[in-house]
Amino acid sequence: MAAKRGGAQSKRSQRTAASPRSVQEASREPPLSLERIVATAVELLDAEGVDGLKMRRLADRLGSGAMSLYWHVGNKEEVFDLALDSVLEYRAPPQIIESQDWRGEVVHMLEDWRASMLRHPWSASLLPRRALGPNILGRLELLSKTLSRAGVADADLNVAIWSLWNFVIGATTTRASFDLSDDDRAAAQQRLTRLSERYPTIERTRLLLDNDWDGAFRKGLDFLLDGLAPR
Amino acid sequence: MAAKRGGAQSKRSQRTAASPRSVQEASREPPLSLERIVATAVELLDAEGVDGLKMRRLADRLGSGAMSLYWHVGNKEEVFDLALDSVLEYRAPPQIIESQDWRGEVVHMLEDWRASMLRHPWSASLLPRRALGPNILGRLELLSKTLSRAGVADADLNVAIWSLWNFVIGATTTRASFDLSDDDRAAAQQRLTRLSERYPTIERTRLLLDNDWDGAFRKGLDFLLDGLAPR
DNA sequence: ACCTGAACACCGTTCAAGT
DNA sequence: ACCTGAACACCGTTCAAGT
Repeated sequence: MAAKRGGAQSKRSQRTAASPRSVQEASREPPLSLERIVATAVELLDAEGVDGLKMRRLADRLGSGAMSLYWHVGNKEEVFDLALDSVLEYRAPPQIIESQDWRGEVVHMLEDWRASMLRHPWSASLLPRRALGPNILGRLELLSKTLSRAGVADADLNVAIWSLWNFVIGATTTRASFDLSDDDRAAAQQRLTRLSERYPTIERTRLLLDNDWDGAFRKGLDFLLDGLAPR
Repeated sequence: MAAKRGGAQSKRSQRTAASPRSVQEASREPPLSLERIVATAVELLDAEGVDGLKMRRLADRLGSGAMSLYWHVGNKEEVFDLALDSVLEYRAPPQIIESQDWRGEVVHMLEDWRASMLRHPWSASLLPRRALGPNILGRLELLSKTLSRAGVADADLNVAIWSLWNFVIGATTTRASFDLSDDDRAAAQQRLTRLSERYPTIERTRLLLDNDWDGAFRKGLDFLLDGLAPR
């Protein structure tokens, strides 16, 4: 807002709440760019969730006017698309590439995929409504190549890929949606025990209290891989 | 709007569809109720998608003032929660209940689950952000009971349940998000073939063109079940 | 080429009332 | 108990301009 007059601005004019960036910082922002917009959108999403991403708020963080964004970006949907894909970049560990252990590679790729999404919980809730960006396609390509090299016939490849993809997406989605606030969790827990007569089995196995998400993911993935390619 | 004056109204009063509802039609609505609100919300979601559900629009369809909804419902989020769970009701075929074929039962339950969600494509995109309603819990309970009766040890039960759940949620999410408009599909297809050098494997297996979603689901589920409980 | 404020259309929800 | 319109706060985006 103030901006405009370039000179030496004093202080306190920004103050973005949860993550304050002081005026001094804001007054000397680098110029707007798509990269900066996307990176800041990810920050904002991390901090405030899907509903927290507002164009005006994003512009604030960037130290620009709200409308400036629209020169770089078509609309808000595009910001979502770009933010989602940017979070799914895959940096393959070089040494693994030539490994013979295809199963280990696959497990590593999928655990990394899941971890990337859990680092940004909003990504799971965004995925269902978004198009495939280059990073997602890149992951699918790498997964396909690995399975193909491992000897899976082309005819079975698509089923295998989709099964693994489904598993990862489902696991991430579920994990993220169970990551409730403490209040929500307490409420849900209470409601469930209150209804334990209606759901005796899942109550007995403590399905909803089982916190070993990582272990469940790993074990389930092993089962799936056993089915896909029995060793 | 008009409403109020009670007299003897003639006929034709529903007509939901794509639809304008004329004043006359609207004037003889039954009174508001939570059931009617939820059912109409589902209709609206089916017709217009997640973004099409606006409180004012919903009220229009119900022939009531926009603010009347707030007596029955806390806020819009609650409408989403209720609509989602209402679509996931499970009517178990009674004859199957005593069957010995647990694997057949599980497959049936999961295919029904998937089918229910695909009938309302918005449900997949809503799921990640919603709490578990009674119908979802009911499905989880039934699934647990079936697997438990089939001999799966309690210690393995949670992994099995989550794996199957993940698979269904992932498959549904993916399927729904690939169900693009023709324009979108054409654009995506074009972009992919243009980039075929970067994604040779998934291009070769036609991963993104494979339209046999039902078959892939069934086969993938079989693989997963093979892994979970080898026959 | 890049950025801007004013203004518009729209939407969820509060409020003070009505019956 | 149930429903209502007016009004408010907020948000995405168009537009006509600025540099």
